[in-house]
Amino acid sequence: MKAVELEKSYNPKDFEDRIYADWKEHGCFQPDAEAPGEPFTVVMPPPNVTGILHMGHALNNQLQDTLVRYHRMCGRPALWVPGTDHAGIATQNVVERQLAAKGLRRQDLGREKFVEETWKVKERHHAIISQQLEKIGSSCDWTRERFTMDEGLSQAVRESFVTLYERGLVYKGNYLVNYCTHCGTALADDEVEYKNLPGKLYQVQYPYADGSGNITVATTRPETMFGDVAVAVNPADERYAHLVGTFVILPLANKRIPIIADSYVDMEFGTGMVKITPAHDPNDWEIGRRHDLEMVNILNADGTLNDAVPEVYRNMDVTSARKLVVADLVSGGYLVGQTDHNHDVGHCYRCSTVIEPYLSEQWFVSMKGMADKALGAWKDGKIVFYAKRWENTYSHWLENIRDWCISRQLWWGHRIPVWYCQDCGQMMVERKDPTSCNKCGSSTILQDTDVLDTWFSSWLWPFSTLGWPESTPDLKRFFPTSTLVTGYDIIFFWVSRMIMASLEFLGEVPFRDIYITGLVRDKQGRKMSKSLGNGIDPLEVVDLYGADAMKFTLCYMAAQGQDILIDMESFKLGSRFANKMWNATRFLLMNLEGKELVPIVDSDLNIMDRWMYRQVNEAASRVKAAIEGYRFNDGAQAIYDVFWNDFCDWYVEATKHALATKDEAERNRQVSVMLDLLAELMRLMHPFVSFITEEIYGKLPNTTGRVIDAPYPSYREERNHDDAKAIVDAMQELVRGVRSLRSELQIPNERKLQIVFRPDAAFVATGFVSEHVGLISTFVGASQLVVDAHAETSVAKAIPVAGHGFEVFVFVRDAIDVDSEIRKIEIDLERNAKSLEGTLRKLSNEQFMSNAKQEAIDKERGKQAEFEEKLEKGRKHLTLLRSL
RNA sequence: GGGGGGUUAGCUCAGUGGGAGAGCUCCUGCCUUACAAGCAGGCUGUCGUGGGUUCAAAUCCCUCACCCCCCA
Repeated sequence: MKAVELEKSYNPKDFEDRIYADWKEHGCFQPDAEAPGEPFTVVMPPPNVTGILHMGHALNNQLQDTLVRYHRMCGRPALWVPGTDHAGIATQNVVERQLAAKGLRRQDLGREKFVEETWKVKERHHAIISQQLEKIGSSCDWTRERFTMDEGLSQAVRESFVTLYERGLVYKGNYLVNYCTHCGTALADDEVEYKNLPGKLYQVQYPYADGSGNITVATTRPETMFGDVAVAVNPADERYAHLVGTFVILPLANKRIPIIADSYVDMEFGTGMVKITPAHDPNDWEIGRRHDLEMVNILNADGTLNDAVPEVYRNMDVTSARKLVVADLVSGGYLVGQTDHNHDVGHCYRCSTVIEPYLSEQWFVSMKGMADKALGAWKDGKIVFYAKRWENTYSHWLENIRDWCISRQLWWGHRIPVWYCQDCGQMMVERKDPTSCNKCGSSTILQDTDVLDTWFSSWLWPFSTLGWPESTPDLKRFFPTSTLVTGYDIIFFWVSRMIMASLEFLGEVPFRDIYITGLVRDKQGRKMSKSLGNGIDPLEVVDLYGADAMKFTLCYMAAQGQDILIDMESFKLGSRFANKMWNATRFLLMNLEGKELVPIVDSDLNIMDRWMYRQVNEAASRVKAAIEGYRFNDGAQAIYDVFWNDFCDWYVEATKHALATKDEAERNRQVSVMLDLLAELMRLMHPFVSFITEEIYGKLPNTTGRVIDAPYPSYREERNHDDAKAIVDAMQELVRGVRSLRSELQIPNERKLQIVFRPDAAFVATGFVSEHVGLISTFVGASQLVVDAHAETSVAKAIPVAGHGFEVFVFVRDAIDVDSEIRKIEIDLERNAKSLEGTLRKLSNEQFMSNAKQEAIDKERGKQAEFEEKLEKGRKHLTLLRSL
């Protein structure tokens, strides 16, 4: 063979893009649907098409990538469906901002033109997000990519809406909803974020209608008083019982409203009297319904006050109106007090504008029945959350479900498939656009102007992306999907609803395993956000360290159920690891010159080979357990350990020695084994560090094809060479003992040591050490290594090192301070004596002996022998040193 | 008000019943030609507090403290 020259330093930019393009071009991400075996399917949580990939996406997609690559290599047809959603509000906001820069409003363009414009923006942004996913190495099947507003998915949305309507689960009604005046649309309950903010509690006097005095009500929102239709007291409140049924006058508006009794009122809060504004407060709305009160809406859709308020306040926004109302109440003598008061204020989750409860005609989905089924599926064990505790979040939300407001007053999205006849008023809910009224035949029909909530299309994602409502081959083959990987912030929005939709429309759960990722935070534990400027751009990480560095680091840090705290520096971990892989490979490949690849014969393997195979074997079983149990950090740790600590630190070092042999056949054998191990390690590590493993795999002379579709290493009983492990463990203890002594005594590496090694009769590695004197000498830096079971070494010249089953004598008399050596041994003796004492205490404890597992007892006995041996050797060495 | 999570080495975090771990940092010595993005060796812990269960607790149960999140 020829030596293969690798670049001197690891530079991921040299190959990452090239490799991704190669995978994509050769269809490596496309599953063979015809292949046997249970498919492994993942649908990517669709990022907002106008969004930018952030660290959370990078984490989420990396974990999916690890899963998919692992299962693909295990031989299952693995499908990962990518895609984006149209993000109704967010995208519309983006386009409106662009228009605003030109001094335009969307109304200036008109609906059709505006939507056209939005599609253009979508196309531009879409390229960005796909490119980012490619940069981080996501092995998703781009040929199956979907968008929530493409034709097929729009059909799915239409089908689901009409079906639910037919089942009586979609209805229209005039209700109090959460309304964002900035976005100009209604929102669902869970799209409102509550923030506790400082405010004022105003005490306002309302005069009795008969002029006999005043009552005092407390309110945080005085400007809504124009919508007041009553004042309520608790029926049990004796202070006010006599007032129920009388009337007061609304100041500034000069309107007569009744005093009513309702048990909702908290007698302890404020004065125990509450103004009732049914059209602007959810609790008041309930009271209004109970008492059949009028609903007075005082707002326009843009958040300004409407004609229901006195003229001076009209067209003012809420904040200005509040100021003026307070001023007017003061000057009118109605305001008798104001105190600081913190309260929870709802904000729009998209734009942070204060939410107004707003009475309007909207479409809703009736949720109770679907929620019960979704709860049932969980109780029956058909879905499992990782980590388990998220099941509480899931069940709690479903148990307290409220109907879902799905209409949005936007232009960008799926238009509600409902038409109204302008002549007879007939309402039609249709799968296909009608051209005339199905009742009176009039062709003057108008479609509902609202669009549907984006989540109303996302909740179909696991099956709409596979072709539903058509019964496509993909749907039959790949649904239900295997695993969903997502963040806990959308368990309500998305996860629960997908389960409900799937049960409703297909009668089965959309996925069995739900892995909830942690949130990516900065080192101070703060959420990464644009406003804090503490975010880390995944592309910047890729640029600085390479995609593999990011991929590995994220896996390494992804402990189940834990948030991830990182900064830019964190990615050095992965970067160093990738660099280590690169350089180890570089070394091995530069040694190929003049060697031949020969078949590997198991019986020819030496102890180090057998040990290394065993370690890789063990790692394979660790990784399997880790990935299948969604413990990504364990998997990353396993490959890190085996590659760095075993392969590089010991096996490759031993190989250096082995390759120096003059025996050509042995050299060829050694190189072949080494390459075999390296190739297997690349396969093992591929799901965590995909690019570099592919690059290296392609350069190995003993491999064909790509690592991405190579078989994944699995645990093999016949490679469980525990005998080799015992020997190498013992050898390592011996080597570490000498190295430690050298280091403590500050003996420079150049100075080669004279060493006598004295094994006990039962020492497991005696043969190995005897046969590999050269190798061990290299490990410890010895000029002479004598193995002598009966050595009577004069310590006048040597320092003894005690190990488990052996002693080593290092001839460095001149380099030591006898007193300090004595002290060290004394400290050691003390520690061992203490350990022995603890062990003996256990072994002499009857209850321990009768209750403990046999395993635990055996272990204690082993410890006893070990401590006694060390004590004995230590004492002997102490005596020798003291005799000097 | 309800629920969940966290508290382990200087930092970030693994570890769920039997001798306290990793990465980074720090200290010491090394450019031993694959890698100084490295090698070798080392220091560091009342496993938040107080109790309980157990032969045995970082691990299970309870109390308290502090921090974080979700829901109402």
